[in-house]
Amino acid sequence: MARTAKPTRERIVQAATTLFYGEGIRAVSVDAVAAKAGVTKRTLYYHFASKDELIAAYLEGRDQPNLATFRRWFAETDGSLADKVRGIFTALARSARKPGWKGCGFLRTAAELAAMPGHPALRIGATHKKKFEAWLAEIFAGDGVPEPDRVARRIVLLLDGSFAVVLLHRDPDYMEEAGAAAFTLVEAALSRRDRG
Amino acid sequence: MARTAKPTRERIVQAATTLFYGEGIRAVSVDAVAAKAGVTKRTLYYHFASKDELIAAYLEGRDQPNLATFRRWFAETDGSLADKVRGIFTALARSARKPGWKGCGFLRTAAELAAMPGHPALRIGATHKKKFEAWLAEIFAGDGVPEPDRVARRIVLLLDGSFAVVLLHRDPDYMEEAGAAAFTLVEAALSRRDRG
DNA sequence: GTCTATAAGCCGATAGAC
DNA sequence: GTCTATCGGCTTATAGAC
Repeated sequence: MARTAKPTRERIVQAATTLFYGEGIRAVSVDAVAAKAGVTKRTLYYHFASKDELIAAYLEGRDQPNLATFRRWFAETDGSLADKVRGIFTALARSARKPGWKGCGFLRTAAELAAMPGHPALRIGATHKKKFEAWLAEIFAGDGVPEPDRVARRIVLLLDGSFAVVLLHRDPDYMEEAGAAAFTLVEAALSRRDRG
Repeated sequence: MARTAKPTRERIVQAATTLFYGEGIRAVSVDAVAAKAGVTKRTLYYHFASKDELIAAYLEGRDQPNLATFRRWFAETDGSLADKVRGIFTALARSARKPGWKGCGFLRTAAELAAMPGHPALRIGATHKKKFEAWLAEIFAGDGVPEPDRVARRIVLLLDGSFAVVLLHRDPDYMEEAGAAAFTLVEAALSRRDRG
């Protein structure tokens, strides 16, 4: 078993991810993370200087997997560019209907740490969202969409809006509506491209 | 002085509002609320059975004032219907540039209490947002906008999206972009009305 | 690098006096 | 209805052993 066991640090981050996302950052103690990871607090504090560093590591660990999921949802949807963008929202709505869903970890962390603007975890979250926005803008630019940055930014607003609203109402239909709005937005931009 | 002093309960809610919005719900202790209100904890627990009830009272107290602010921003903007809707976003961006701004208290509470779906404060928050959506839909219906409910819902997604995104990036320009998207959305709906 | 043990203080909530 | 005083438990973080 020890042969396949993950490094201690990784196990701690994994435990933090489950607990912080599931219960909230301030609701989860360092004790609880250490217990779930199967290590003592002394070991946890050997790998992380503070709880704040642990929070940052939690979000850092979600950066690439989350981006990969969005890219996959886009790639796996057939049809036009507008269809593929809407596909992201449809897949997100499907995931939001699953029991454990509790919104976007990056946005929820920003909400919890709103009083700590310089917190390392917030910088990681902001960078993550910027990467997503830039990825969308690149796709739009590659397809000759006019004002690709503005279109990408509007998609982001609809996406993060649906995260926030669905977390409050627990009604993923809002994501379908956001997807429909995103579809219209991309279609309109493409028709501007083709007209002139 | 005692002549003009507010009732104790009101002073407690006011202190809770300042602290919960400013620091976050879990970051603020009942002790801190009692101290800011100038009462003892025993008195606070005479008026509220638990911290959860106090959180609910905080959001309940923001319901009408917040709705009134949005209505005022809409009413005070000159121009077409689309202009007036965009005016809401412009005013929100202006408020987001002020130092104490920390996003939407309802959405931040939903993010903090995501693991407690039945919490009374979340029901109050959901009702508040539904009222705002219904208010918009009524205006659109009154102006003969086609599918007023869907248009209202898309405006809500853009508005709450801008709350979430601006809290993370601390860049109110996202609100201006959301306002521009909302403007386009309303204009397009009106042109559908006038064509057919 | 991981363990046991504990510091020093804050948490929500309550008891009893008046 | 408001006060003083305090409960038992939980908080982040650290000390010293190996």
